[in-house]
Amino acid sequence: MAKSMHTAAWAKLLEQLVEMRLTRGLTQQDLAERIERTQSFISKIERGERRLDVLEFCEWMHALGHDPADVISLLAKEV
Amino acid sequence: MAKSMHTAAWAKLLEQLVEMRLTRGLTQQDLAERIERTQSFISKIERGERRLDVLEFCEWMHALGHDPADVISLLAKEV
DNA sequence: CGATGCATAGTCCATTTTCGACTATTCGAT
DNA sequence: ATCGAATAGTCGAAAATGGACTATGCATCG
Repeated sequence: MAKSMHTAAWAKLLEQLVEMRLTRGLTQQDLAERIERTQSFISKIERGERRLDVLEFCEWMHALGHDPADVISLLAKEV
Repeated sequence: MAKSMHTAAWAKLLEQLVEMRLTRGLTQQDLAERIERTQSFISKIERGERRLDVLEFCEWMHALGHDPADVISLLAKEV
């Protein structure tokens, strides 16, 4: 697990990921299909068992109809 | 290596990382100290041998005096 | 209640990645 | 040619990864 995980910032980020998905009314399976991964993968990311690299994050945001930059600045404010 | 690496988007990102560091007049060693990593680590990231997760990316940008969100939206335009 | 169905969590494990200490290379300056 | 700074690259042990598969949770229905 990366050094940067298990921090307050990550926790916030993960919370956001889940919330955004739910807001869109998507299941992990739905999202998985959109970004061409497995439900297992989504679950692991959302629970912080795996990490997201920058570009995966951007893909993820696009799949949820969000602008990655907006999300980043949003998170930055809270941390 | 991650699926998402070795793509045009990553190449752009990495180019940016290097350019930003040089613009600031920093060596890999300097940056390494700022983010508490080794020079080896910086080198590997910049050459795409390792990937950067979202939060590491943010730290990196802060160490270079940039707003992560700005950089993301900048990159998004080009890809 | 028991059964069925969906959403998510969690296991397993072969494979890939990661990290940093250390070494090699590159290159400009003298 | 030598020195020195900056970066690239090697190595190997340790950790992370991914996806197939299984388990659990939790409604809802007959």
